[in-house]
Amino acid sequence: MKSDDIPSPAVHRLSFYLRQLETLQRLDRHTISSRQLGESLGYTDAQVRRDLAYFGQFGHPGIGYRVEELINQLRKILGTDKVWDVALVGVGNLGRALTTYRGFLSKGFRLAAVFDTDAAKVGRKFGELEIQPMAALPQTVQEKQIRMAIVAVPPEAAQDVASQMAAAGIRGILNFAPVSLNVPADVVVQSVDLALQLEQLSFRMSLGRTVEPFGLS
Amino acid sequence: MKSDDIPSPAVHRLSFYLRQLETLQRLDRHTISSRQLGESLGYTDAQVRRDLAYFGQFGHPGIGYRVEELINQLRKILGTDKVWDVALVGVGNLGRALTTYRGFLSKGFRLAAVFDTDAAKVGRKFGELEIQPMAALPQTVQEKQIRMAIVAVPPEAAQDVASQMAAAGIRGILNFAPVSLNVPADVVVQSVDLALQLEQLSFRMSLGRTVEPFGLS
DNA sequence: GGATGTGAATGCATTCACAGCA
DNA sequence: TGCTGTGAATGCATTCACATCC
Repeated sequence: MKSDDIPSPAVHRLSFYLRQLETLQRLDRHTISSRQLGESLGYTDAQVRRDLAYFGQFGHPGIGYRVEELINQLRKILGTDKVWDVALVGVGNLGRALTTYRGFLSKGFRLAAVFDTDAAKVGRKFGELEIQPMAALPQTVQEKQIRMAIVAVPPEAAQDVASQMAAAGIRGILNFAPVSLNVPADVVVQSVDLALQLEQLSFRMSLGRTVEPFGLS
Repeated sequence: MKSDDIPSPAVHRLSFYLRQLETLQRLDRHTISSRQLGESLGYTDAQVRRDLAYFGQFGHPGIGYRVEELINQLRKILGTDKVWDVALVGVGNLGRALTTYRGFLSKGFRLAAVFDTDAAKVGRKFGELEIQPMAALPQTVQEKQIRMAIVAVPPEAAQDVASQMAAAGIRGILNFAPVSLNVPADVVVQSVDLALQLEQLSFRMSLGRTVEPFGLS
C-alpha cells in the first residue's frame, strides 16, 4: 500500500499507540488487545486494528498484540528505529529548552549541530556543541549528513532560515515560529505554534455553547 | 447551530486563518478573498468559505472579507477577544521558555501564577511573579479566577498535577508532558508532545509525502 | 472464550457548482 | 466581472459485524 493512501489522522494515532506501548513495556506488560490499547487513549478497538492494518498484520488472534514486537514495528514504520541527526537553529529560550527536552533522545533524535543568526552568540559552547554561524550551515549539514532541522527563531527570521535550510540540503523542518513557511516541494514542514494551542484550548473550553449566526437562517 | 457539530479540522484551520489575517493587517491589507486566503495556506477557496460559514456570514459578495472585521469575528469565535489568565505549573527549561514566548500575550493569554512541585524553587521570583508551592494552587486559582493552566512538569508528575488542577477548578489544560492525562469530563485537555512532532516529521520524510500544510493535530 | 483482520455500511469532511448579490 | 454562501455530490475516515484463528 502506498503511504499516501494512509489517513494522516491514523499516522498521528500511531505515535500515541507507540507512546502508550512504551509505557506498558516499562510496566512489564507483554501483550495488549486492541480494545485495551484503544480505551487507554480514547479510541475504539476497531480504530486501533484498522490503523495498524494499513501497515501489516502485527496481531495474534486470541492473544492481542505483543508489546515489544509492536513497538519495534511502529518504530520502523515511523522511521525512528535508527537515530536521526538534527540541527537546531535559534538558541533563544525555546531553543535551549528543546535541547534539554527529555524524550528527544529516547525517541531517536540526536542534536548534531546548533546555529544562531545572532553573531554575539556564535562560538559559545552549548553542551558539547559550539554555536555556529548560519554561514556554516551548508558545510556542516553536508559533512554530518544532517537531513532534519528545527526552526526556533523569531517569526521575522523564520522564512529566511527555512530557505537556507532547504538550500543546504535539509529535507524536513520542525517549525516553532508562528508563520507559514514556503519551502520547495521536496522539503517537509511540520509546524508547532504554541500560542495557537492555547487558542484552540480556549475554543474547546466553550464547546456546547450555542453559536449564533448573523442574519436569519 | 451547536458548536460541537463543527468539524475539528475546521476549528484548527480557523486559527491559521486568524494568524494569516493578522499578518495581512500588519501589511495594511484591508480585504481578502477566500481564494487568496486559502492559497496562502494551502487550502481551497471553498474550504475557507465553508469553514467560516459554520459560524456565520462574514463576507461581502464581490469584495471578499474585510480583514479587520474577520479578525474580530474569529477572535470572538475562538474566545480570545478577551484576556485569559493562565497558571503555569513546572518551571523547568520548557516552562521558563513558555513564559517568555512572544505571542502568548499578543494572542490574549496572560501568565497569572506560577507553581512548582520542587520546594527548592518555591519563593524565587519569576519575572513579576513568585513561584508558589502546589499547595497554594486551589486558593490562588480561586482568588484570581483562573480557568486555564499549563502543565510543564516531567511525565511522572503530570497526572498528579493535572488531578490537582481539576480539583482546584481549572477547566482547560495545555499539557506538554508526553503522557495521556485522565481528567473529569468537564475539563478539556490539549496536548503537545514535542518529541512526537519529530516522530511525525520522520514518517513524512520517509514515506508519506502527503502534503498537509501546517499539520493538523 | 477471546482475539485479529477486513469487506461492507455508515457517517463525516471536503469539493463542486451555481444562484444571488455588489 | 468578482465574489460569497450553500445545497448536492463526492470522497475519505470510522465503525460495524463477522469469518477466521489461537
